[in-house]
Amino acid sequence: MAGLRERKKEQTRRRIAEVALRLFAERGFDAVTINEIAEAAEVAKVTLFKYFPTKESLVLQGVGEEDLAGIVAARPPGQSPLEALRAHYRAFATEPVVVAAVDRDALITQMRVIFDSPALSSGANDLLYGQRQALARVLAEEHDELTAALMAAQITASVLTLQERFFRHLVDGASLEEAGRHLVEDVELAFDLLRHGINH
Amino acid sequence: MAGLRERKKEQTRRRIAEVALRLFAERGFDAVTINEIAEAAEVAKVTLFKYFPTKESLVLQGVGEEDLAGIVAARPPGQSPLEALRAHYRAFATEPVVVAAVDRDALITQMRVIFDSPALSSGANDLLYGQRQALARVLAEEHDELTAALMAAQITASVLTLQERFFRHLVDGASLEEAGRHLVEDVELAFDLLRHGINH
DNA sequence: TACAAAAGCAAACCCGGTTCATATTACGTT
DNA sequence: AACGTAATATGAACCGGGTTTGCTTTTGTA
Repeated sequence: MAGLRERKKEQTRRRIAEVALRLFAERGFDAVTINEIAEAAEVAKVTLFKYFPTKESLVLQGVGEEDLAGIVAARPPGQSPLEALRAHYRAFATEPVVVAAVDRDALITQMRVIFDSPALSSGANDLLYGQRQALARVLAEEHDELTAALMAAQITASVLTLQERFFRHLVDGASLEEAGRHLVEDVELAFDLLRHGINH
Repeated sequence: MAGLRERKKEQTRRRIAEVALRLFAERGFDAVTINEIAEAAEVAKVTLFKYFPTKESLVLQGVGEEDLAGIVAARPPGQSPLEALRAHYRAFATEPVVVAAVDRDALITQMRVIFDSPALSSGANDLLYGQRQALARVLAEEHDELTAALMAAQITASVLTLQERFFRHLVDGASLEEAGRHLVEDVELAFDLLRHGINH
């Protein structure tokens, strides 16, 4: 049951995030102060920090939450880790369910804000760091440690590159459909490169 | 000619860095305050920040200064980018000239401090970000943009993994020679993987 | 109705980093 | 050797992100 308490909390949380995103989009991440956001969202500063641990998290929440290690761990028997990941991104590219459900403008605004701020880009980068280690741990079950670490590093780096290109298309004005079509091709290229190596 | 002015500057700079590294090693990066460092190094806070732009830079200076893009751009004709980079790291691993010149204990302490602090690890990570883009730009001369970006991402991620393992060996107590021997093998494995891909 | 838990809040505080106006120091010139 | 200038050093005040503390309000429950 969704009690009044929980509804209100969710509501407050969303209000803060929306206000923050709007202000960031208007004036840039660095030029907006936490106090301004709190004031505009009509909460105390300390309350804001109870919902969002850092200024960055106001924008980065929900970004890079994919569980690469989980995808590999849950793959059907007989499928290689790389095939499992390729299948996952293929599916994501051709049928971006999650994306379509969210407000498109908000998503694009979010991407633009992230791209425009080095602090946020770097923060988004960090989020993949944990994924990489988790993925390396899963891959270490069937490879030696160094190979697993290298594979994980290459895979996460490639995924990050794909994300960046997808978002860049959006930021540069492409529609969600156009960006999705690009992504479909890009995924295949990326995984082919991972699979067959750099010298063809 | 090295005037008194320049000598004093260099001296102050080194004193600050040494004091900072010692305090960080003793009590951890986060637990040491900029004011403490300034006080212990007998300079004003504002002076410290004239030498080092951020707290992180007190430890990260000199880390990740390799110029991947430059190595590729300067390679002899007929050599592939990957071969050029492999040759560079092979040479570095078998004959760590730079490393041998520096105080070993200080280097190892530095690595330990970096590894023990998420903020510093993430900062070291960021330093490779610029390298990656520069490398992608160079590679884009002979590949399409996506391929160049993916190659650069995979290469820098692999290099970072190699660095991490090298440093981890040192931090775990291996001698410089032992760590170097490991590195020699690791370099070959890493570049073979890059060259031939993940599925053999 | 009473009450404990959850949520919110204002104010003071800590720390990294910057600004500013003032002092000190090294260097080239006469 | 004395002097003027530019580089460097400094203390103090300030800013913004984030935390701590102690208190009030709100909400679910008995």
